[in-house]
Amino acid sequence: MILEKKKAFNDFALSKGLRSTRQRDVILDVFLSTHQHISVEELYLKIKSSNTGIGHATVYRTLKLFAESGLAREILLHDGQTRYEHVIAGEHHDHLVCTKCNSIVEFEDETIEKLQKEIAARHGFLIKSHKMEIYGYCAVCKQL
Amino acid sequence: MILEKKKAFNDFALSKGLRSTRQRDVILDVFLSTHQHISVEELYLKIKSSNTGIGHATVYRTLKLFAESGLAREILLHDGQTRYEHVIAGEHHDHLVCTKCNSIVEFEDETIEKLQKEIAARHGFLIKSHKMEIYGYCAVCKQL
DNA sequence: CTGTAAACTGAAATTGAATATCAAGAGCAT
DNA sequence: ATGCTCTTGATATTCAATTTCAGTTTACAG
Repeated sequence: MILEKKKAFNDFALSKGLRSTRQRDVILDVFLSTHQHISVEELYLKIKSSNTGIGHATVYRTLKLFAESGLAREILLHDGQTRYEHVIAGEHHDHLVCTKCNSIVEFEDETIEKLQKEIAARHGFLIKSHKMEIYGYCAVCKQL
Repeated sequence: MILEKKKAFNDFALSKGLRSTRQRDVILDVFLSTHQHISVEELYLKIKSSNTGIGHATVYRTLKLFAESGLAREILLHDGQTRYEHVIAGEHHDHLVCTKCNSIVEFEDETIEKLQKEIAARHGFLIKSHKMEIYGYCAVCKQL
């Protein structure tokens, strides 16, 4: 699974004439080892802590590449930090975002997906992707 | 309709102990006169062009107030500019966004709303708002 | 193996949106 | 009007993200 993703990114790199570098390997490894929704800063700190001496700009640049390659997806919350999540082929999940603690719970709902298709069909619309985010307070924060 | 919105904002202001000022009136007028998804900068320029001498900071502050009052909603696209859209009372619409011509069709679906509530309940989550965007090609563009 | 052209990196500078500061000004109750 | 508090706006500041650019590394042809 991780190997597949590495291969997928290598293929992308090849097709774009990009070169294979130590930095990209490290960043890809760290990204793949993380869980959902990591911010660039978090990833940068994770990498920094392993003393690989990779710069800020490179992390930003490389994550943009991951997004472009289809490996990752940019997500924008309302805290001014861009986050990246893993794109899992053939799977789509949506988000419950807590606006107090910024935690994110993922969910998937077949029926909603089906309704989306119906709505799109009704408008002659061809779906490429979609995004659904529910904002509010998570189970913990709503009690505070 | 516009008058109702003004009244709604005044009520909100009153309940929060906010004062009625020339600047807020102007910004509200301009905001209400715009169509969907205006960025703060665009709104600021619109206001500036009418020589009312309202500052940058005030526009930002006031739009945040509008959002807080329920009059407007913050939306984040991927261009680093925060935009605001109109919130229409008792209506929630989602978006079909055409990635070719950038047209936006709005829709509403009761069943999806209901499913969202169920999912939230299942996670002990308290919904404050939500956002759903379906990306793809509109009826016109998909034929090109 | 080289040599070389092009891509890559990273420290530092820069950009740009958004917010904070704070003195001057304005709304509002009495 | 008086006084209290909210509001404003020029400016400074913050902070994520991008650009710059000189030095480095990669890929590849010869």
